[in-house]
Amino acid sequence: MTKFRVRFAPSPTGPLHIGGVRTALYNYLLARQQGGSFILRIEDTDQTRYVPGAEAYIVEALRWCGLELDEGPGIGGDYGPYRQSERKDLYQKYAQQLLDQGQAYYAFDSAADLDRLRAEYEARKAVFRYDNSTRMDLLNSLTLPTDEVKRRLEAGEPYTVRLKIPRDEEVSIQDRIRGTVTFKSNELDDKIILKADGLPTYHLANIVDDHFMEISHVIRGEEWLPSTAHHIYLYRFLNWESTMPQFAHLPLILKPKGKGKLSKRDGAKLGIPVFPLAWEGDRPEDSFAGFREFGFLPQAVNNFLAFLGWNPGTEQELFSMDQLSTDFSLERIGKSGARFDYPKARWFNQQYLIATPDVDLVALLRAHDTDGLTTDRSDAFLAAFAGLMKERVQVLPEFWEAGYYFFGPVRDYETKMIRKKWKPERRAAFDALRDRWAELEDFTAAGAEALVKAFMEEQGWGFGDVLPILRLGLSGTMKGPSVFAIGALLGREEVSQRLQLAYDYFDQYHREQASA
RNA sequence: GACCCCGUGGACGAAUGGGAUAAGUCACCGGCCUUUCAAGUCGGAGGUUGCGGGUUCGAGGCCCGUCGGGGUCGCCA
Repeated sequence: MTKFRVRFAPSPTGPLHIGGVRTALYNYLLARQQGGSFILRIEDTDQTRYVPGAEAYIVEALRWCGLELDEGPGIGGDYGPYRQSERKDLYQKYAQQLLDQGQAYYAFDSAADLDRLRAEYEARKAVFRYDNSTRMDLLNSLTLPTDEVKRRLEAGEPYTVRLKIPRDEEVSIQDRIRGTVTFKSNELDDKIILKADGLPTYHLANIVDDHFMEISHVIRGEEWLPSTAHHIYLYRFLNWESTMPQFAHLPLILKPKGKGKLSKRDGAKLGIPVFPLAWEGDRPEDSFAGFREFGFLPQAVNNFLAFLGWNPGTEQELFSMDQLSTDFSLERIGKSGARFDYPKARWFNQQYLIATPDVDLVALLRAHDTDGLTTDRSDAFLAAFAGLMKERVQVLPEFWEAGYYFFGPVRDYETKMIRKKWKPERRAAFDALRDRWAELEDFTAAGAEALVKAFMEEQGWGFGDVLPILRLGLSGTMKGPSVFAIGALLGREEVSQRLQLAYDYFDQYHREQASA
């Protein structure tokens, strides 16, 4: 049995789209499950679209997601080099073999010639295709006399090499997700396999690399399904068909709302992340925040992504990477497009925040602290804060939005609650309670609770008379953790000062209301 | 336009070689808990499986047609 080897083969043309991350994840999961290898191969054969920094971004994104590579650029392995730009000679050799075998031919048509043809066809509402029905009318080694071809080649005229697709055949792809998919060869165009710059196109490079890297399974996006027929021909002509990898074409990820596949524009438009990490483009509109910056945990992103096109067939939804790698299977990947459901992603993240120990949340909080709130706070304080707030937020930045009052004064009070609950004649009693709380020997949540209960009993008041006042006084809002816990974390001095300030404000507010 | 893929409640999706009242999750609504909010828990509303034929004792799973969505048709991947 051949070893299970899969590759993730992105093109370094910009930040990795979240769909690419999912493809990488699926490859990684299967590699781990099968005890195989997960390989990164950089497909940088298009020099015009090369973006500096993109490769580093890809590596960093995979690292953040915890998708550990077994082989790749900068990592090594026995099948390198892992950048296609460093394998140029290999491709030329096999293009030449196909030429020699008569299964490929030289084409001298310029890009401008072809553009013109396409425009002409389009004007007639037709689509031009360089294929077995048109190639005999074009400028190539099939139509030109042999010595003319030779002359052009020797004169160094630019040329491309095209795959000569046979006529009147049928090619079938055995797809692990879609079953048998059949194409008629007459519907296939003569794809360019070697460009005028001497570099291969995806099709050739991909087949040669997958062959020599002994890739056993090609798991990629559905957009590759139509060209897989060409790839079959390439394997066949190169006499590699018997060791050809198995194919699995993944369903696309669809927009959160409306029609079409998820695009990077959706990110900006809807204010949601569509990249794993932030990317700095040349222009502001080319720069994006990623899932990391939006405050997602990588485990949550993986779990969410795993379910975009796959499900275990059980009711379980929360999966660690270990569980995923044992339960994941090609058979359970769906065929229809998966909608990008952002609220669901947030839900996953909340589940992971709750499951993360408070002490482990501390570093994350510090990393997401853009206002310097945590600088002079101890780890213990932040851990306690995290514990109090984590089940009330879904993404990291919401810790600050919902719990800012742990780090500074209350910014505003819910006035309708003041109106409802504050009775100026009780000021003296509340002042007394404040003093007793500040002097409390057992300054804990439990201690405060005991104290307040005793106070209520003395006054003959209920919880509703006291708790809302204290809550409002300490946090300004009716939402949040237990008042006693808030007080315990804030500390004696802060509790005393805040309540003093709040009571004054409540009194003032009451007077304004009365005179208005 | 041609070819290919897909089509189950608002969203994700289970029912994986046709066989019993079409799971579950997210979102929504309500109860409980907390005299807060969330979390948790219990319950509710919401699909007859795009539509029309056909095969079958029986179809969401098969066949045909149709509509809708998507992908591809580059010297991009």
